[in-house]
Amino acid sequence: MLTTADQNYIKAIYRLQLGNEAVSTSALAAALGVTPASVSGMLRKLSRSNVLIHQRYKGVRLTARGRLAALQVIRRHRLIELFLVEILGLPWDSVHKEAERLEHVVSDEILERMDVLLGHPAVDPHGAPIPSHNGRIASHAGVRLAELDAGARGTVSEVADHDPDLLRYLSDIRLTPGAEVAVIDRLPFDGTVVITVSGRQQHVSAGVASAVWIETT
Amino acid sequence: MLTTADQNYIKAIYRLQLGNEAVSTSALAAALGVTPASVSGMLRKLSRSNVLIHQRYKGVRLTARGRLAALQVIRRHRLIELFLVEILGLPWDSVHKEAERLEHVVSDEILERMDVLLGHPAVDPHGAPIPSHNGRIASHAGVRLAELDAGARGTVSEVADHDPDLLRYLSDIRLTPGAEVAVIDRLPFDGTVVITVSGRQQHVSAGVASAVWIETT
DNA sequence: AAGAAAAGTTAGGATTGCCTAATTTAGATT
DNA sequence: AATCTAAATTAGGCAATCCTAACTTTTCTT
Repeated sequence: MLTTADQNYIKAIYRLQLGNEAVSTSALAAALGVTPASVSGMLRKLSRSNVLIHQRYKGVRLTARGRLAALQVIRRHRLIELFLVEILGLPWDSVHKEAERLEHVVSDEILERMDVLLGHPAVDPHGAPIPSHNGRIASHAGVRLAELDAGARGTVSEVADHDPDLLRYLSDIRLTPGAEVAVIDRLPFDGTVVITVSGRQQHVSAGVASAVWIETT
Repeated sequence: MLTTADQNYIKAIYRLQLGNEAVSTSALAAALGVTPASVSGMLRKLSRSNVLIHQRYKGVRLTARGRLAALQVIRRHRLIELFLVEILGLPWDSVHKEAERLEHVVSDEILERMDVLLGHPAVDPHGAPIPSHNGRIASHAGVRLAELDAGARGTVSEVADHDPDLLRYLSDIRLTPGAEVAVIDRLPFDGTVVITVSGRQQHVSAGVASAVWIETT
């Protein structure tokens, strides 16, 4: 069985691996908040359970089994987040941290009930797609707001979920999944994007704009 | 902070201590499914955090702090059980085990939402009282069905929660919290109790009858 | 291509919570 | 009071997961 630590390593590798390049020890260490030495040790252990392949000094890659395990943890995480927002009414900026703990402890039976109660939802509160039971996941077709030029318009499809302050700010300015956005201008020197969202004009810093994905229309 | 193991030890001591006598190392070991040697070690550690007082060779007692901690864990456990039954629709015989894991991981915020959503309930699905936030708990006035004589009548107030098979059986025969029961007879040789519950006459073994508490009317 | 810098690994330790085996203490028996 | 037994404790280990410090390999610079 995979421990909580195992699941967190696999999930982090999955996220860093998008595109199938090998993930470096230091990138993984940074993502998990541990030292590279700890990562080296865990990778040796995890490669024994066939969820990943580690080539010394060359990085890690998940196996098919590891990828499935990662997607199952992500499914749990996202269903739990949505459940906490929709059923328990928790604020969307706090559910990421909660789900981070619960995802390792909720049984399949509970997860299944949540899925049914929520009507087999496709996305979590931040717009991220929820993988299916067997590891299928919709590839989202969005572009970062930071990369759009003046004149572009579209719908917010997803926002970065980790930073509560950022999420509260995004709610404040109505820049949440589903919102219609039009790009008025992009300031060349610092990347600030000027947009219209729900009838109001806003200036959005480059940092914020790169945490918001838009599906252009 | 108290770890999961800490919480389980404190909860077990609380349960074994009802009446305030000291709890023996071996009783605790049996309740927790570990060896007495492990208990000795943990007690030394726990006494350092002022939740209990351990007198070597004489047993343990919770301090006021320990008692509060125990009641808070029990509150979590029972609220979670009820939530799983009422909101997620899990069968009442499976929620004990689930709550046993979740009680250590659910945040105070989530617990508070569950409490509100359930309307500040007084008892869990097995009829056990839910302690308040600050450790107050209703003392239940029930008597074991096994101790009642012919002619007694009353309402099921609580049933033992740990054995799923027993719980399924109790549902089958409608002997669940709230049910009206009349004792027809008690067989002297093996303690079998003959009762009427929801219009039907049933024979209930002594073992089962001592897992059911009745509030006589 | 040599040497320096960066990245990665190994070695050795700490902590938590469990185990078995050996020893000590408390309490009962004679 | 001496002895026996049952209960409890200590000693010494193990597995997981983290750490720091030392060492090795790779990569970059010149």
